[in-house]
Amino acid sequence: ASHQEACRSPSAETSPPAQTFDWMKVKRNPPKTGKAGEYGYVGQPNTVRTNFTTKQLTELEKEFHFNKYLTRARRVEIAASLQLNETQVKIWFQNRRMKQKKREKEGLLPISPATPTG
Amino acid sequence: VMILRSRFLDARRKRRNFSKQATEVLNEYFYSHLSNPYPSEEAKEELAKKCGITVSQVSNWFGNKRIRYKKNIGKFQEEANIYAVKTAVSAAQSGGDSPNTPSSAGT
DNA sequence: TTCCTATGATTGATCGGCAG
DNA sequence: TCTGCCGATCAATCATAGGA
Repeated sequence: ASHQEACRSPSAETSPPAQTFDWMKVKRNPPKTGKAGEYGYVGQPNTVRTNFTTKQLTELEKEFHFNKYLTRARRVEIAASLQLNETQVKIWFQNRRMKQKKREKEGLLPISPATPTG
Repeated sequence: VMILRSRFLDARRKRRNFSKQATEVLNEYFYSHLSNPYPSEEAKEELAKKCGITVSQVSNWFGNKRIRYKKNIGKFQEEANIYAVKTAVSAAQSGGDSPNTPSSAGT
């Protein structure tokens, strides 16, 4: 504990940092990935992001290759099949599409792996 | 099998730190826009070119920087002061470009 | 080599805006 | 009004790089 950084800067005008702007206060609401439904809704959802299993990811990717967009019906099937919420499946496809887009965009340039010492 | 961390061997397994100069450029932008360190797509492209990295890498850098900065502001005070002085000197000498005007970057 | 911190990349999920 | 998608971002974590 304790992290009181003393403001050892006598010159007030030359110390712009240390300020707290709005973006520093931004707080995301905790994921509502609660697996409610089992045998009773648990008021405390997983405050942590779900760790998809290899099996789930494999199935999702397989489906993704089949079609980038899911219909409501298909979504329900997959969710049930993989034991995920419809929202999770929906979001996964959402992110997958964005990922695909990004990869294609970058794939156009022969980018170097890195730039050692400039 | 227990910890399937393998994750199909992601790209992150092989990573190189950015050059000292690239980090310098990124930090200069970050601290000179500390009130709103969210470069526009255009600004990202420019930074990417200057740093010799991709736009995605620029985005990653800012994403990581923002999160890590706000999670421990104290740890970055020294760094913040260093760059604050830099921009201050730069502004004093040039007196032209204002380091605090990310807006109006549109076409 | 080992331990610890710094840092780039990945990704499930959230936020705001737009369209149907 | 409500739902899905996009684009950007958050936040936690992974795996490596670098230093003592």
